[in-house]
Formats: sequence, structure tokens, C-alpha cells
Amino acid sequence: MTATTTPAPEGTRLALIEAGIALFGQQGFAGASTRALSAHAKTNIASIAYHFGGKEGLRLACAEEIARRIQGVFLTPGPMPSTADEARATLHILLDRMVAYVVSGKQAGAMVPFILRELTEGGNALDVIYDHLVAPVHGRLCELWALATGSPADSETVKLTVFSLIGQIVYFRIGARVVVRRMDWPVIGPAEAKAISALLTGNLDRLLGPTRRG
Amino acid sequence: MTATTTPAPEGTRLALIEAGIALFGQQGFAGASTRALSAHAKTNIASIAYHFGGKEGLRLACAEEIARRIQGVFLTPGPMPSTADEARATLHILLDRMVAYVVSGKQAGAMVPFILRELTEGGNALDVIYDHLVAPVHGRLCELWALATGSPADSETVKLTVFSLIGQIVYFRIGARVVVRRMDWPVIGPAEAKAISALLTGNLDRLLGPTRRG
DNA sequence: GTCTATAAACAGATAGAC
DNA sequence: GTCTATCTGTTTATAGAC
Repeated sequence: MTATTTPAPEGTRLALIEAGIALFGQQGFAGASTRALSAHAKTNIASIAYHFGGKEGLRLACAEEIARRIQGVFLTPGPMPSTADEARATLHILLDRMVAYVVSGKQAGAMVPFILRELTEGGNALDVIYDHLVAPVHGRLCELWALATGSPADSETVKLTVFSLIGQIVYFRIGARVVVRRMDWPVIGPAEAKAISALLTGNLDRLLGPTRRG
Repeated sequence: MTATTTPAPEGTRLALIEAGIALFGQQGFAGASTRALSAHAKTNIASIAYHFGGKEGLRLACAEEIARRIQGVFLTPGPMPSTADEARATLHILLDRMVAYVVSGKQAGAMVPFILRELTEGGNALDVIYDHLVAPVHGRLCELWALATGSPADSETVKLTVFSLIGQIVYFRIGARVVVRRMDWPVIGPAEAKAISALLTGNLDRLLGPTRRG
């Protein structure tokens, strides 16, 4: 059972959502005009109203699509691990995958800024993002963390720790422009993402503490 | 010597900058109209062009003012510590101060979103933010981290580690709306900031590793 | 479903009185 | 320095042909 219920979009509808994710993410909701959106989607202005009822409807559809895509990356399809070591290994795998996707993935370049704008603006898309993205992903990570460390998954410490882990990752995307300047990197590509992944893996191990039997 | 050179603004000029920080931070640059800005500053639309040459000029002035204010909080006025233990203690003090200011401070509610928007949009204000805010603050933290751990301040690991620390902090502000839902907190006030501060202090100690003599 | 044309509201900038 | 009134272009939404 996935948290999103609407079917995957296609055709003009999908093209407009792609345009929305790209332009809303780069320039903000107000900064992206319906003309620019329809041009990016290679269609006409009226199609936004036809398919989504208006610009605001497109915003919501973008949030749903982003939640669907990120869930596919951040939620492992398999069952929950049963031992602490397995949970630890799963956290490592997820961390690697999240860093690669968020920090150097092409899609996330617009998706992460889109999400963070919606978080600060507090519009209608916020409920979609919370219910379909934050709650399931954060919840799963808390369960894994709890299994790996022995702390209860719903404890304040575990929940805050998982937020701090997510913060470490997303900052490398939203702050990418200052990170590359300070690191003297040309861009954050797969090679640079590996350096970030190595660092955050080290951080993860230090925060998890020594293994139970160690 | 501070990195900012322009004098602190006052009067109508200051009121417009306050309005810019508040409205640009909440709604984005494009989302804040000159009418809304001048209304918030209790002045007329023409004063934006008079004082800043236009809306874009106000954006730059806001970036400069934000850099000035955050430097005042994030850069300790005293000299660099000389021992590892002193550096560690300074990092703890700075972390507490940064969390209190960024996570529950009233000003940061609009300032942090403003900065992150500018980072992702990549406009003219980015240079101001990098030169007057990121470079000095990140540089100072790297020096302290180097002194506390013995690693070279300009090493890739230290620079990335400091970015990961900053990411942990700022996420609790930009993601505040989802954090409060997930934590079942009414708001992130001083009490909640203390819980976050305690967690991040623990993270800091684990990432710094055991003390040299310990 | 797609598109052009247009309407009605809104944007940022500015002229000119005070 | 401050303000009102206005100019010019752009915005979203929609009516109606195809």
C-alpha cells in the first residue's frame, strides 16, 4: 500500500507537472508564470486551467507527483529488517541512495527546492507533502533507527535525530551553490556526491554508536 | 574588521529592508509586490525606487542586512582559542547560540527562508550572501573544528563536516512546519529549541570524537 | 482536448506636486 | 524625502472556435 492514491499522470498533464516542478522549484510559485509553464510543457496557457483548474491546482499536482517519486527512492520495497545489524545495513543503503538522489540527481535539483519552498510558505501543498512524503519516510527511518539502536521509534530523541540526518542531506542540495564555491568544485556530480556520501556515512556510524556486540 | 562595509540603515530605508526580509522570506521575491512591501513599511510605492533604485535593489540591501545581523550572532567577537579544549568549548557555545537564534529566534523565521531562496534562485544577492555570510562563518567554524580535532582547516573532510553541521541546524527552521506536526509540538519556542540544542550538542560531541587526553 | 483572443486585475516604475 | 496619480507591460483566467 502506497500513501499516494492518484494514478501517475501522462501526456499534456504530465508535461505541465514536469514544467511546474522545474519552474516552481527554480523560481518559486509566484515567479513562474503560466506562460512560462505552458511554454516549457509545449502547450498553451488555457491547458493549465483545463487540466488543473488553475495555477494553484498545478501546484498541488506537482506536490503529489514529487511525493510519489521520492517515495519510490526513499522507501525500500522489502520488509522491515529483523535484527539490529540488518537495520544498520539498511540505513547505510538508504543513506547512500538518498544522497545520490538528493545531492546529485537531476530531478532533485528542482524537487528539493520545491518542497522547501512549500514548507516555508505553508500553502495547500503542505498537507500533501506531510501526509505523502514526510510522515511515511520519516516514520520508516525512525523504525530503522529504533531497531538499530534499541531506542523506541516514537521517542523524541529518535524523531529529532532522524530530522537531523535529513537536514544534513538536503542542505547539500539547497546550499549547492555555496558548497561548490567553498569546496572549489565545478559542480556536485556523482564524484562529489560520493565524497559527501562517505562523510555522511561516517557521521551516521558515529551517531549510531558502536554495534551491539562490538 | 567586519566583512560588511555599508553602514546600518535607519528610518524609511530600514523599514523597507525589514519589510523585504519579512515578505521576501515568507512569499519569495516574486511573490512580494512593491505595494505589499511599501504597505508593510508604512510608506509609499515610490520610496522603493527612491531608496534602492527598484525592487531588485531592495533585494540586495536585504541580503546585506541579513549578513550583518547573522554575523553578529555567529561570529564570536573574541580571539581564536589556542587549545583543543577551548575550541571544543567555543563550538559548543556557538552551537547553542546558533540553534537558539536560527530555530526559535523571531528574526530568523524570515531570514533563513530568504537566504535559502536566494541560494536556490542564484540571483545577484548570492554573491553578497557568500562573501559576507557563508565564507566568514563557515571559515571560522572550520578553524575551530580543526583546532578541536587536529585536522587541517582547509581539508575536504572538515569543510564538508561543517556544512553538515549547518544543515542539521537550518533544517529545523525551514522544516519547522513538518517538525512540529511530527513531534506534536505546538510551536518551536525556546523550550523546544532547547530539546533540539541538546540533541545537536550530543551529535556534535559524537562527531568530534573523544577528547585528546581522554 | 487543444488552441487563439481577450478580458480584468495586477505588476513595477516614474512624473511631478509638495 | 515623501507622496499621489498614472503609464506601460504582464499576470491569470476565460470565452469560444475548432
